[in-house]
Amino acid sequence: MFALVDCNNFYVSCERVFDPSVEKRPVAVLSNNDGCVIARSDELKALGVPMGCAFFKIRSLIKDNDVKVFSSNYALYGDMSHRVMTVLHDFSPRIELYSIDEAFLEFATGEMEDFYRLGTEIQEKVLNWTGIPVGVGFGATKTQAKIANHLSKQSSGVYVMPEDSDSILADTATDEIWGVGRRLAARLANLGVRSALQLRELDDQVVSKNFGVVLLRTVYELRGISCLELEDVRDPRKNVCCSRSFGKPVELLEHLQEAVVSHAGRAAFKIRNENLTARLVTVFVRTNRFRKDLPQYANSHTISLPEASNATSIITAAAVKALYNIFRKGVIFNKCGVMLQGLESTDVQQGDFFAEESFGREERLDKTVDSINQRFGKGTVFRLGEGIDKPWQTVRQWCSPHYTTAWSDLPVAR
DNA sequence: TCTGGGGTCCTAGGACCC
DNA sequence: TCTGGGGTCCTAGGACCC
Repeated sequence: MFALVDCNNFYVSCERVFDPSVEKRPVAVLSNNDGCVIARSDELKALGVPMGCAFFKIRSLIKDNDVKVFSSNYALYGDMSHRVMTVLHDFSPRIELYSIDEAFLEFATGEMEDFYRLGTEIQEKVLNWTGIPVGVGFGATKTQAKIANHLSKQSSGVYVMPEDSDSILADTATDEIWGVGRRLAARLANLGVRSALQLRELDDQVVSKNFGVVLLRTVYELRGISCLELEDVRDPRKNVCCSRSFGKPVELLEHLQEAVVSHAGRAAFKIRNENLTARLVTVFVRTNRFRKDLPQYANSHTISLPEASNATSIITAAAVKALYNIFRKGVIFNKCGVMLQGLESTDVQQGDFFAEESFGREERLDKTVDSINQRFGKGTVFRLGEGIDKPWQTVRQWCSPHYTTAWSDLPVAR
């Protein structure tokens, strides 16, 4: 038996834990650059604001309905996520941290008969210990648990998929199924398949021939045959990408380069933290795709490093070189990013036969900078190449304090 | 004026090998 | 008329997820 535990309106709930004044009020949490709505309280959903809605489109609605708006505060959400997951570990050693606000738990059959009661216990403990409300769905497969979780939100927050699920699946639209997105749903509709029940009854040959093995697995999962295992041991990641839209449009190479230097530094830091090195460094730039009135341009360039590395200086130098290959004068850019690929563990390093030994100078420098910034806060030591004024920097106008991760932001109790 | 950021997996096709 | 059969690796693009 699988359970899917999912935090309700997670980012909104995190903000509410530390600011109870926004309880029972419509609340929106915005994406980076305060661009789109990426989390909504129930009150905001009731006002008809869709997920991913551009913020500027709902300015007047915000005013008229006294909506509280937050920029995203990932330091806070990451820490709260960790707290929730820690509590969940108490319920089963078989746990997969699926996303920042979701986890699958697996229970041996017969281990626990009363799953409804178990779900209620999970709910209560997470709420009491972290302040975050969750929904729990149980099913014979991960796909069924997902559907059950979805249904849980319509009632008490706990739902156990019944043995005979025909009527439930008949009421579940195909695009509500985990693994069926907009495109697949449209193609299925062409075959007259609109509900999960219809999909479940489809012929294996038809599915695999028309849609491939991925959807076939989903069909089996709907039938109660588990094809997607619990991934409790994470594979090492294969890519890292650091990118941001600019706070203001950027035209100068100088500013673009500052942003690339900054992203390259963050990307290198990320892989150092996971004991990985990269063989490929890709930089991409692009214009604002919504500005149909302006000339559009998007390009990327990849540089292969002679020797896999996680040194900030080496990755940054490659990134800047890649940028020079794709920069175009007169173009107004709105986003750039740095991707690291060909990641390998630091213990299986393939050396460069012709390279001179560097005696780990970069390594020692990075280590020192990382530890200073960890102790005294991000950006305490930074490279001048990132710029000082940073006119390109992402906007976060309504960010709440880092209540749980910065000493200076600790909430005060009276 | 103003529209996010980060990932994964699968497949088809091309280039190459014997 | 009629041009094999078996692989691997890589990449781009498409689909999905949160």
